[in-house]
Amino acid sequence: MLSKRTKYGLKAIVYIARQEKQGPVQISNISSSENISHKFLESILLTLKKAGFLGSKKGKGGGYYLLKDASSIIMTDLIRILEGPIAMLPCVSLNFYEKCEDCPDEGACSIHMLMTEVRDSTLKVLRNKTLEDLVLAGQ
Amino acid sequence: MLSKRTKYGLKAIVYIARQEKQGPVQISNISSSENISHKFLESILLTLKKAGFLGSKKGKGGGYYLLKDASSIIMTDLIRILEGPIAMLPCVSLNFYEKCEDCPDEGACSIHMLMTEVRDSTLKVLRNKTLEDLVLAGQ
DNA sequence: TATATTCCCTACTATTCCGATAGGGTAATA
DNA sequence: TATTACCCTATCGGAATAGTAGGGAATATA
Repeated sequence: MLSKRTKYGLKAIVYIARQEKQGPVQISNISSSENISHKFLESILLTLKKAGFLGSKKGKGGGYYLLKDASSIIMTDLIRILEGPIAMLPCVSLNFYEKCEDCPDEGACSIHMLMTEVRDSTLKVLRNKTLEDLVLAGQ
Repeated sequence: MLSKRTKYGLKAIVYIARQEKQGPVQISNISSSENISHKFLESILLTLKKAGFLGSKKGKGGGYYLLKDASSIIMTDLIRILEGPIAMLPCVSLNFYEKCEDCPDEGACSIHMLMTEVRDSTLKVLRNKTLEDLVLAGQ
């Protein structure tokens, strides 16, 4: 299950991508339009900023905007920043790998094999989706 | 991410499926072979019993055994009992659906669409895997 | 320059869930 | 009847979630 943090983050960046032609998008606009707690959203957008997806402008007329083109922002990258691992088990994660303490031989573990398959099918979907796809989808 | 409960449950039932030709399989055997806390495993196996996957026999020589053929136990069913929803968001779950509080129109939500695709690709993998497949895979 | 706006940062908290433990009860078998 | 092994309830520490609080700093406009 994705955390609300991730869900909110995705909704927010889609919102920004849709609105940013009219200049930087303010937290308050996103939070009221998407029904997200203002303060909570603040910390999420900060994460996306530090990760290099968003830029920001302070002061009146400020707000957030995309640093890259929406078509070059891949969903796997967003989810990994917001949520962490995509895999269902740490031992099959590509970017957040952790060895199972209980499992002596990963190569012989049938659960490991199954979850590797699941991971690959998930990645197949998420790698082929960009922010632009989401922007266009919801219209 | 799957909980340890789910991972342990899957490992345990695979173990039982492999060993049960020699009669019921005891918790202690599973817990020592698979490095799972004995008491924790107890409660997991109870769940699988109540769900109708396992039967049990008390007393000396007792233990757990499969109630159905391994080839008729589908991974989606096991995971839904052990973990709950397979989907990444409650609003795209088939068996554990919950409406998003923040989302006015599910049909127009691009996150919803994306996660539906992910769910479907995951189900495609898990629906085609039986316990028997796992038993054979790890040999 | 004053002021309102808006993002930036740190710290704290309430709640829930997870993984595990404790301790006894009950049924079956030898 | 003693032992084995499952059955059931209760509890608990720690981590993670989902926020909340409160002020600080930069910027734009008047």
